[in-house]
Amino acid sequence: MVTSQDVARLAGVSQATVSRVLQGSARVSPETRERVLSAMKQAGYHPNAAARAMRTRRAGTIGVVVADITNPFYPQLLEAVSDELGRAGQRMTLWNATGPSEAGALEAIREGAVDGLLFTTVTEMSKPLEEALQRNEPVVLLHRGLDHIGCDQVTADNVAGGRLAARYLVRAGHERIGFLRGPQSASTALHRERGFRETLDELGHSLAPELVRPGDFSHDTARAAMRELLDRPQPPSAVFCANDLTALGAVDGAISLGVRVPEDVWVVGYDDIAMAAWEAYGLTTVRQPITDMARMAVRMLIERIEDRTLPARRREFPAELVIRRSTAHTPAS
Amino acid sequence: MVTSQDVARLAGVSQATVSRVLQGSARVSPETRERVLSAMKQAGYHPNAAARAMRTRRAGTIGVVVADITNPFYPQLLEAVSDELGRAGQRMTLWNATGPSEAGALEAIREGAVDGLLFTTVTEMSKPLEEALQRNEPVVLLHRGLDHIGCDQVTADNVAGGRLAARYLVRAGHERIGFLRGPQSASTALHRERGFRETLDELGHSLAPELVRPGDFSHDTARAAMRELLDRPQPPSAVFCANDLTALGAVDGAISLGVRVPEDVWVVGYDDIAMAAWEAYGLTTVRQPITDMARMAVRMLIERIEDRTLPARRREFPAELVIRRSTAHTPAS
DNA sequence: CGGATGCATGTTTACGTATTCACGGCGAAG
DNA sequence: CTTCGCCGTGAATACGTAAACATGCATCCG
Repeated sequence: MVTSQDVARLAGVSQATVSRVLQGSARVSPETRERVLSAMKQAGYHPNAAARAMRTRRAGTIGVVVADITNPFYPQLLEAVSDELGRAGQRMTLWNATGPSEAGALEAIREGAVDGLLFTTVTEMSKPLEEALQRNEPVVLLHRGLDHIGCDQVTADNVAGGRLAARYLVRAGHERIGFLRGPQSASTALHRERGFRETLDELGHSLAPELVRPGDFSHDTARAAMRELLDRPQPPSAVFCANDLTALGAVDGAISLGVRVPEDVWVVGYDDIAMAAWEAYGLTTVRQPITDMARMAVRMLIERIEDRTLPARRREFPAELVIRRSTAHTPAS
Repeated sequence: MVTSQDVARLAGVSQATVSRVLQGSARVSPETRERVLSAMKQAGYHPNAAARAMRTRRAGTIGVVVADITNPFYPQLLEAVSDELGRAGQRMTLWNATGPSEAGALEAIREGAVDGLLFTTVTEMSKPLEEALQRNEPVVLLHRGLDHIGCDQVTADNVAGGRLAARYLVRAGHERIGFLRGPQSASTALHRERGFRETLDELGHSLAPELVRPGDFSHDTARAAMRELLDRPQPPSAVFCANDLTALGAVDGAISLGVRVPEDVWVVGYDDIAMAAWEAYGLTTVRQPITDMARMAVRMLIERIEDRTLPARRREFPAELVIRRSTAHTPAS
């Protein structure tokens, strides 16, 4: 391994001078700087990350936790996060946490392997997370949030999104409205459901319990649930789904029974992932500005890493209804 | 920060003994070990990753490079990679490299920020990659490979997969066969095309140049290309696509023109991503064992990190045709 | 003309861990 | 009873970098 010491010898200067050149800032004469730079190139020098991390107490890496990377929502989020981190010169360590195993990520921040953490899928307030916040570790919650907690959070207005969906379906004249829920541990699922239910209530079209099915944000569960709903003597004429993956599963469930979307049943999703726009689904959905949210979260995290004394901030992004073929403005049955 | 020194003081032993307990192996009396362990717990000690990395010359992290994380193929790959790395107690740093920007990853391995690299999307032999191999850095190529290069590689038999598709379409009686290509820099695209062409030639059904369209493994490009093909006076009766994402785009292109799949045109993809099995597409495709390949690649990489003198190994996994609705056995037009 | 100021650079140290070397005590073997 | 060896532990060191502190030389001002 080539060290700054080697470079120093080669350039005929001290190791400190090499370090100064590396940092760019310190005052080094132009000639010396040039000599050091060419020595670095000649020797094929690359600063050792571990030594630098030990000295600066910065890993140059931030950790990101997602719940299920095969849910297309997360790759879209990750792409934006990755871009923004790249721009900031930070590396990204990823955890694909099945269940509450954020433990690995929280361990990593304690060890100093990452400088901060971006949680996209917090559910409940776990003990390790609580401890991390008490120690004032840099943590930002993205997408899903937690109430009653002093922690940076970037979310979308999921209650408003649920309201949009409800108002849209009621105004279109639907009487029998179904709902495929998300996991009750996810704030997104809860808020969307709350907004949806509240608005239905306000408009006098409360959800019939038998048209509500539990779910876990997975395609397969949603598909099965949709088939159950459609198999009922009085199936719903429209179904709102807690996220797009659920909606895609619902559409597939309908197709599997020969039920047509939107002619026989409308389907509305949530998130507006790329696939929602694809012809095979043409999914009406509530969009949240994934990319903007991701960027904001990364910036907040980096700010917090640099200054841990900042007060906890919350940013909420607006939701927007995107109408497509799955609720084409043909008369609903 | 709590250091091993602090723990040592608390337990009334030397720092060396704490380190010995940490390593588990060294000889420490049971009583001392117990005392140290409880001191660690009491003090809330977590070993510092940077110091450990500096001392052991191991980061405990491996790097993974993908080309486009929003292509659903890669999340599936990443899920398996992540699981296997978790099992090995390694963290995963991810690069979503647009274009040939594997540079960041190769820089990271030089700096010692990662112990090894898993490339899922090499294209050509870049200068930095060549240098890394010359320095004998632990690198494994997964999914895409490179010929004439002494480097661990885990691929599927893409030539055989292309053959499977060709034989299947010809036997089904198709005369006008189209092909949506992948980027010519990807070995997977080249090999699939080679197998496909060779077998068509052997069976006397060579590809008509006007039914071949370039592509880049993206949905949008494929959709546009499919629309071009279908707009021709003599459209193809079947189209083979260089990967599943391309095939989904092709199906959507067909739908957008009111062309039915499979009644009017058959579509065959490659990879067998999860979405291929969803009802809206029901895509016939050539499966490669993504999960097995990912596991194998991770194991190979870890072995190589532990012993850089191993000879370069290549593993090739078989391909398998999966028939679904997009080529239902109804007479093709 | 002398002391002070500032700049470029060298010397030294600290970061936290793993490991080598050193040491004391105790048991076994002669 | 002596000696040798082993076992448990402590002391010391090295890993590579960044930065605080030190030094020497030139310049400037009184």
